[in-house]
Amino acid sequence: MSTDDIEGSYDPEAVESKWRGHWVNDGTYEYDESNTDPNTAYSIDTPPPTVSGSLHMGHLYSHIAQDFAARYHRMADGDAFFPFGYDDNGIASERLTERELDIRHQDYERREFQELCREVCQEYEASFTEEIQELGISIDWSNTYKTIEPRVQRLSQLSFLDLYEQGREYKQRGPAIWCPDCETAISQVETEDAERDAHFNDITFEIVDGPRDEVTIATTRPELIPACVAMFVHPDDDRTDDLPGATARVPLFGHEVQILEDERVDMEKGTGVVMCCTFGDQNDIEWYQAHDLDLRVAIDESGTMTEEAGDYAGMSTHEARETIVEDLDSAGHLVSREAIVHDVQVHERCETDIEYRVTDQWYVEMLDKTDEYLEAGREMDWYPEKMFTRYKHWVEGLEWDWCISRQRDSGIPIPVWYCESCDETIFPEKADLPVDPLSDEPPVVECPDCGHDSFEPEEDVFDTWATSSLTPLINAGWDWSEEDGFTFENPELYQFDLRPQGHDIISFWLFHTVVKCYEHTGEVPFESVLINGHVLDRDRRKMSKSKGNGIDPREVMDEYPIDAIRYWAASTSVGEDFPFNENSMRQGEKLLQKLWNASKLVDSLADTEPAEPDEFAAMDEWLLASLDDVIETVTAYFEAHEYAKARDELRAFFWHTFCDDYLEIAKQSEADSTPYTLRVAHRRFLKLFAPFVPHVTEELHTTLYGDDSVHTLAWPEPEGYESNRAAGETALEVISALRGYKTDNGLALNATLGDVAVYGDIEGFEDAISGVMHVETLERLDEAPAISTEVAGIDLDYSKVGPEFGSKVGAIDSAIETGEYAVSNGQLHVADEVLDSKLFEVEEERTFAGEGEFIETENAVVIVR
RNA sequence: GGGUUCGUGGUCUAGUGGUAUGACGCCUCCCUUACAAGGAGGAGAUCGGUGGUUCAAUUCCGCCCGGACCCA
Repeated sequence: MSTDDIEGSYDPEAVESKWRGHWVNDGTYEYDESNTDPNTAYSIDTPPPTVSGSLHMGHLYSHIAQDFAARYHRMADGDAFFPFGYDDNGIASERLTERELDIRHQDYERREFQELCREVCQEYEASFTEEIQELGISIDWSNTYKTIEPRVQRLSQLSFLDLYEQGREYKQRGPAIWCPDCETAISQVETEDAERDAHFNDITFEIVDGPRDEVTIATTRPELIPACVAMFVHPDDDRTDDLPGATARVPLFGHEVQILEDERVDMEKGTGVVMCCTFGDQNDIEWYQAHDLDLRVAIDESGTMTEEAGDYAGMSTHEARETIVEDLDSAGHLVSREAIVHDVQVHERCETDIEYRVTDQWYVEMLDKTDEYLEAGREMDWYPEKMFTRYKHWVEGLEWDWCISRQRDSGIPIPVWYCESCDETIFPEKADLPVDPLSDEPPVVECPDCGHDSFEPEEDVFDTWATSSLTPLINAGWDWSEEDGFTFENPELYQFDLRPQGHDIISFWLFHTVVKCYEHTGEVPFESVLINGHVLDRDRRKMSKSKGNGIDPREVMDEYPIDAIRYWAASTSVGEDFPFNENSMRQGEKLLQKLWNASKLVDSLADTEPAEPDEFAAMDEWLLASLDDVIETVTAYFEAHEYAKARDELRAFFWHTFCDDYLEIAKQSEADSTPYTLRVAHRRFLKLFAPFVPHVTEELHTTLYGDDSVHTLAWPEPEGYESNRAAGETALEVISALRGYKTDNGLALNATLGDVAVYGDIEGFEDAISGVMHVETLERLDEAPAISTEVAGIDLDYSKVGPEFGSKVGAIDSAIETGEYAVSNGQLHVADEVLDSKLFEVEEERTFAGEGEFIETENAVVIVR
């Protein structure tokens, strides 16, 4: 056992950089793979960060929050499984690669581009890893994965086959949301709103053989006119009741379209006549399906006008929009043009306006089982509980099945081939996974359906979420074999005890994970969900690139000790957004110094391993008993993920009770039990603080108490110390009163007081009081000292008076206010009412006529002579 | 536009049907041999606004204002 001294002041930079390396190299946080007991293995399914850039404040905060849970449970439960992954197979990392290398994926062969993605991601992953390690996150670095690695590819493809075999997947040709820049289908959750400058164009269509010569429509997207396949009016609209059945001619393009009725037309807006194009918006899709309309595709996969657009073919949608408007104007079809600002749907990764295209895509069926998925969500414990509402609303509002195919390069291949003759879908053998249909041969030489012998490989890859929704299966080692079917390598981990998740992505990441794992295992993957809020800027504003109010974690990490940043990260109540707050970090910094200095004092006052005394001095036992209470409270807070409360409770007791009160007493104590108490309390404090400030506690613990990491020791439990707590509290009140006396009288706190008398229950604590306050003689009074008391006021117990006297309380109050009351025989006579003694307390003002200064505390009277 | 949620001293925050917690900052005093990045005191809040329920509302309900998130 080491008994090195600690000296000087705390140097966080040196200590933190020392330990961050140690923990990684020594495998301090490695999960014990031989563990098979789910009760002693706290398992956390960490959502792998998307590799799309550098560490931001959200990463910093959410990882620290997870780490509080991991560190506490590692100590309390015995072991923690705390893995780490990188989500690097999706559009986000492809866009990162394009941005970083200033290239376009279209210009490369698929394999070539994939290589570039791997290289770029690797650099980002390396620096990300370093920063996460720098934050002291207690990840098991021997348990890491990338969502693009072969093992995960196999697992994703297994998941695909399993869901297909269960009848939960289908391929369908239909309108899908499309990003013309990324040139892929995307799912609804990948879109967001963005403001755009645009124009409302009022355009006239000629009526062929109809009740009038022309009709006018308003559109923001004139480039879709070549894709117009019908026009609609509302059946209840008097302005347009002559139009249904008529035929209109599309200006510039000349093709004729029917005018139809549909209740989805908004009568409130515009002219009451709208055009339906394939496709301008979701309404167009519904009309296309409901009225069995033609398909006219005027925009291709890259956002370029097609042959359907005639003279405008080859133009971008933007060019076509301007040119068509000019031509409509010269042809006399443009009635008016008004500039507006409106919201459009864009792809969240590249902010490109989305289109709708009819394509073949793979879907996971979900709409038929929303009730079950809602129930699955209900089975998890939500921290905070209210966040379940978000999940609920999302599930209840689902409108689309989940499109999981993407027309991209760098994802995991969808493992199917199609018969060139009959289009039969050919699946690989599970044992052969992972496969890449583009380079691997199908498992059959001829089509089982038609006997044809050539096959077309599927070129599409999976949506990122199709893989990142499998992290519990990745972490627990899910796999398939001929003999055993689907199994887990570490079944004790599943269900996972905890899933941390940001509140903004409950609806897709968490939801998709629950759905997938539930379908594969029949079990909800998580016992509890910990939702973290967002880090806001100093003024409680959301950080955003456009506002330029982002905070660079690098700068914060360079300026403050990591432990101080972690202290700040513990300021939030679970699920709430919270602001970046440097005050809180400074407070954290002070706590580190305080821990260091207090440890220095403890070390100088006590041997490292003092013998347990037979008898305790009252104050020593009181301290340990109070610490028992604090342990109980703090543990409950940790269990409930109430980190701010745990931190504040612990800090207040350590700082004020232990340092300000107890240590001062201990300095003067001659009792044998004091060194023992100091050491027991000190070791326990280090453990209790360890989840919050792991570096300083590790440094202190290893320096003073030996080589074992404090982070793998058992969490403290109450030892059951007995103490007259009330007497201890009263003793501290007396000490506080004497301190005040010295302050008021300009005396140094270590000045000697000659003669002090105390009336109050301080039995056993006399030595502590006279020791710390340097009192020469301390006298305990059996009776209240000679004082006169006067009634100064009445303190009503409203919780009792209210229900009993109801509306008379006002009169009672004002009578007391003006002094119109009397107390006799313990009863209060006021406003013609008589109040029983239980309903009020008499505030007394005492005067002391004797010699010396008279001080009253809540439970004692102190006289200094 | 709809839903969820938050709004407490200058700043951040706890909390509750009975008059509000702590921290930072501010003011006064003290270099007491762990710590002046410390200690002892003090000032500072009509609990976003407005109606209602109640003997009593910061707390419950309605509306409004402001922020955030989700969904249109």
